Amino acid sequence: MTDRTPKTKRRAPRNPERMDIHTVARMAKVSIATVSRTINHVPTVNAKMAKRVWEVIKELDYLPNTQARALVSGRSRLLGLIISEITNPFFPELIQGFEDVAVEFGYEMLISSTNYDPERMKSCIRRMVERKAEGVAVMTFGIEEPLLGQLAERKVPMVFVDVGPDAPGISLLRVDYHHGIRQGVQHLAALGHRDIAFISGPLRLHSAQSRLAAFHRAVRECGITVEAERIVEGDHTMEGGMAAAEKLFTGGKLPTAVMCSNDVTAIGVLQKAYRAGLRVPDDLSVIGFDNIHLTQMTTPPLTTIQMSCFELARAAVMALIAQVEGTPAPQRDYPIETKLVVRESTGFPRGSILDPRK
Amino acid sequence: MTDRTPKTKRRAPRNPERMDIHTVARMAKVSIATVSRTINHVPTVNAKMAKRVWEVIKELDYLPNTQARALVSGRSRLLGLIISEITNPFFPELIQGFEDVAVEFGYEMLISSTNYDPERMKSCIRRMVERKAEGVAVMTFGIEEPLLGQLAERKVPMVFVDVGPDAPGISLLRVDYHHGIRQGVQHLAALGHRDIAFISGPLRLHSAQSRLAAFHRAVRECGITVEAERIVEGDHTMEGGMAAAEKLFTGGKLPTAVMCSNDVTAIGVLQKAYRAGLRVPDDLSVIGFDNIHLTQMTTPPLTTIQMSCFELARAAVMALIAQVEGTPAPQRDYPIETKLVVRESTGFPRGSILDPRK
DNA sequence: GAGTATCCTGTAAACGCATTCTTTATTCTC
DNA sequence: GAGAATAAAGAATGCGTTTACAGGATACTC
Repeated sequence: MTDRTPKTKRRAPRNPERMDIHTVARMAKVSIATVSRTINHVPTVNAKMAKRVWEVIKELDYLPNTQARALVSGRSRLLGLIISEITNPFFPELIQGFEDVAVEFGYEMLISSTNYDPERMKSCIRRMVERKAEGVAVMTFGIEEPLLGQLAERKVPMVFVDVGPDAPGISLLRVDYHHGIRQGVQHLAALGHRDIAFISGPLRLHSAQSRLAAFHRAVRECGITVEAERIVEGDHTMEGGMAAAEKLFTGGKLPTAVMCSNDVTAIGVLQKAYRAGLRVPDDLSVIGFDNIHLTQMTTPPLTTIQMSCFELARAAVMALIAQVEGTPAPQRDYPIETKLVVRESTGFPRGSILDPRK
Repeated sequence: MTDRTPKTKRRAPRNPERMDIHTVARMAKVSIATVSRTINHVPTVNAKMAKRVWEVIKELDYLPNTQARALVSGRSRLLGLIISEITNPFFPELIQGFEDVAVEFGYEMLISSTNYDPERMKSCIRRMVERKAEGVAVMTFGIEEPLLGQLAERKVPMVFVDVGPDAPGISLLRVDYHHGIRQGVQHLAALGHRDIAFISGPLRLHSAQSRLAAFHRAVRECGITVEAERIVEGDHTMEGGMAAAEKLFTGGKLPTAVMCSNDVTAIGVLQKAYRAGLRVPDDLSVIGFDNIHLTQMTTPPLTTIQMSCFELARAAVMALIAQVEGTPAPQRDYPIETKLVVRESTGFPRGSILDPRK
């Protein structure tokens, strides 16, 4: 029998260069278990040892390996955020809020935009699942239920805006569109407007429908009738706002006021009005929706309906964390308020008897 | 001796519910190694087996655990992106480009904003290191060298804009500010402007200094002298633009044109001009920098100097990938071009003999 | 047909950490 | 001071992968 190396030969055991929990343990003259316990603030570790361990950690500038932690603990501390389009200024503000709150609670944010493309949506979801996001906020303002199967199957908690599947682990941010939109319509009505147009978002999006419905209800409450051709479908982009305004401006009589399903659309309307030589608000009043930061800087500054991004983001994170950690008790619905912010894009309708300039 | 359970008692071996590589292996009647090789497209695996494995993977909707992969392979496939302020519209466009290119190359994006706060910057960096980002793009347009020590120590490749430490693994995106800015100044000079103001960015940012220097050089080349009080420091925000415009508008003679260090500043100037009753471009010409999407929608649409976000993002990702994968060979510098885009915010100076309306 | 080279597949060892179980040290009780 | 109770540290295991290595088939050579 020849002298052979054993079959279960070990490889070189461990790279001594590497800085990991073993290094810390060795330098602090404790076991890795103690280091782990120290880092995780397990109370049973002796104060003196903990101090020694922390000193070594600081000296080495040691940071635990997140992946290893996640692997063993089953917790990734990652929260997904899926949005439709990052270049729409509404979303950056939302992201900012989301990141702030997530970090505040010790979570990281994994963000992905779909650009309204179902393929991209699928890829977003796959990546969320792969990275083991513990919860996902789907802030696309639309319904992509069939695509979300992977997340649902794996029982990943989710938050939606307005509507979503009725299943455990799913929360909804319920935006009270009506309150703000009614305030807007009342504001216009009080100024004397009776011919008000509405540029909706893409009607396949549920939230766009909700906003339109809120508008219809609000005008009815104010005793105003709106002709069908005064409702134009936009797509929540500036270009869409311009196209919709184009439709409104050509042919027949101009409306005296336009409400828009979001601020970006309103910016498009402002642009189109500028090009058409219409003065805002003298010839046309414009109201937006969202109250993005930019609305303070348009010409003229935009009257709009505020839906607090920060509140929305905070509610989304809180809902997810509630589902993940179980405390505070998760709720199905999280209400979000809206309210009117009056700036300078609304005024008396042209030729109004109320107009003091008349 | 009592009959005791053995000391090295095993726990319940493995949760049978879980869907992992073992499940796939079992169902495909192969070993986990074969499954792993199949997934990673190792060519030595038999075609028939591979087919069987893929079928099981599809049937189970199995996705490998990224964390485990990262742990063992040492590759996180994560690219960090640090920006200063996500609510500045320049950055979302950058992010979009970054994500697109990163995903195209099979990487994920980890994004974080500093809000110009060194504390937040520190936390950003810590998180990048913890998550083992393989490369980090620092697109804050400033220098935070001391803060980046953790990344440098761990030899994480980095990309900066304009300037950065001269070390291996560090690449620079060299923006040719001068070309675009000279075009802008020449454009103004051709229109007859001789009194041109400049609103810079915060001068602690190197890129802001570069833009200012490019402006100085350009006006000199055009034989225009610029008084010191025509140079105002802004902060790359809309509010900063307004404040700077305020300074320019009060006291003495108005400049006939203003160049801004970025578009957002220019939007603030537009706003201030609107409030001051100045018409753009009749009373004042305004030029921005960046060519963000929004500039098409301002009143009037903004003449600006384009620095392609997408190009910037692409170059950043490519630089990082080159450093990580070694191919194509990493370079120190990646040039970025700028060029003038003429819209409607520039015109003849008030009372110019060139003005045909005169 | 024995010996050898060539393929593939399977086994088992890391990866870095959390956690459970075990062991050791310490304090307390009577 | 012996024994029990308590506290705290260490050893061992597993998390889900990748991958070096071993080893069984199969094909090829002379």
